[in-house]
Amino acid sequence: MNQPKTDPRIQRTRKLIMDSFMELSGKKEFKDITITDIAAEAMINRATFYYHFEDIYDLLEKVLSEVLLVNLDCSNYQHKELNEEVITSIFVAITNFQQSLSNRCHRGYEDTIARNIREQLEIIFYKMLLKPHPTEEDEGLKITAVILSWGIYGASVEWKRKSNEITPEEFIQLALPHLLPRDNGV
Amino acid sequence: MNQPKTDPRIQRTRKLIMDSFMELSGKKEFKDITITDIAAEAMINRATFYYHFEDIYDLLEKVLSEVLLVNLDCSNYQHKELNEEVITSIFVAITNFQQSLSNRCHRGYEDTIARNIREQLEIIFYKMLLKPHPTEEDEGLKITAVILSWGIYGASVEWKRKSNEITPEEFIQLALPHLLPRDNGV
DNA sequence: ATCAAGGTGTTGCATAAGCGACAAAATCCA
DNA sequence: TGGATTTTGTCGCTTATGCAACACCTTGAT
Repeated sequence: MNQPKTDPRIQRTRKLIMDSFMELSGKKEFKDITITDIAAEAMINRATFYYHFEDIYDLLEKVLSEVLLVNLDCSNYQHKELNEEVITSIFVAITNFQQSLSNRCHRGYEDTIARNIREQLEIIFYKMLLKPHPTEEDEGLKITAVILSWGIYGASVEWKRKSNEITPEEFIQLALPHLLPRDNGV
Repeated sequence: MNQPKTDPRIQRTRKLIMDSFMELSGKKEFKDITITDIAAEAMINRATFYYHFEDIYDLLEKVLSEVLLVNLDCSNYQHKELNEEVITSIFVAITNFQQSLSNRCHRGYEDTIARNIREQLEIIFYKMLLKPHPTEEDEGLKITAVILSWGIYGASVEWKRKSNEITPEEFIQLALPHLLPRDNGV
């Protein structure tokens, strides 16, 4: 219910760091962004960065997951289980996300982003697969999440090449009947 | 030369507070702006406000002087003494300042702003009058500063009524020959 | 008149943020 | 290759900020 209320200074500083990172991402490639840069842009001390993040990859991961989660509009998947409607909305979210990011970022960045998006998808799918099976810690569910995450992410890459011919919704729904042939029950 | 380098947290927080105040000024009248409002908007604790400012009038004063100083482009008056060119640039600066502020602020605000602008002008004029007379703490110079500040401020009020007929530069320069009839020396 | 609600300043204590310094690693460049 | 420069993590100590609580004051409704 009420988690212990994170200190407002923490919220503010984390936001400053994340915003600065996204701002810098528009000017430099990822490999050229240093923690010193970020601290200067965010007007915080470099040591403070390490108070909030392990390193720059940790920051990247958290920025991606946070922005992605916002795009996914939590209510859509937190309360439901995995079905056609949810997959469609997730697919639309990540294609939107990638497009908004590719406007904002330089080249050399995409691979890192791609890996992180897929990892986030894997986490999300696993949680949703777990919904109807709350008790069992099935290895099979983990593997399924891996496959789905790779599959959906790959689909988004493929869709980009045809983005002027077809909408994300149409695109993913061409495949859904083949992916989820069974009833929505178990 | 190098003053003791104010803590970056102080700079950041003061900026947050001042920006929030200007932001709120665009939405509410001055009398309706509370310190609680400002703290919320600035995402700082209310107690922190009192760490930086006496009260809301202290804040107003410092916002005005700071913005006004920026408009005056310090180099213009810090190194020179009072002459026609300087008075003209000051006059232009405060008319610009007032116009940009009247766009931003609601009614009921102007009197407070006016009083503060005049007080700032008085300080500035006194400093400049002191330049050629660095030693003497003349009461006469203080009174002169009072008169000039009221005069220049009143001129800016008067100019507003004719702002579509004449530029600030032209307006003030109509009066300058009568104000400063003597040579620019003592 | 009375009460409730909200804003104001202030305080003591807990904690995040700044600073300087440091060694280690990475990067640059001659 | 080597040496210089920059970046990275990390550390103790200081300082600014958050928080809860308080008394006091205004405002407005009953």
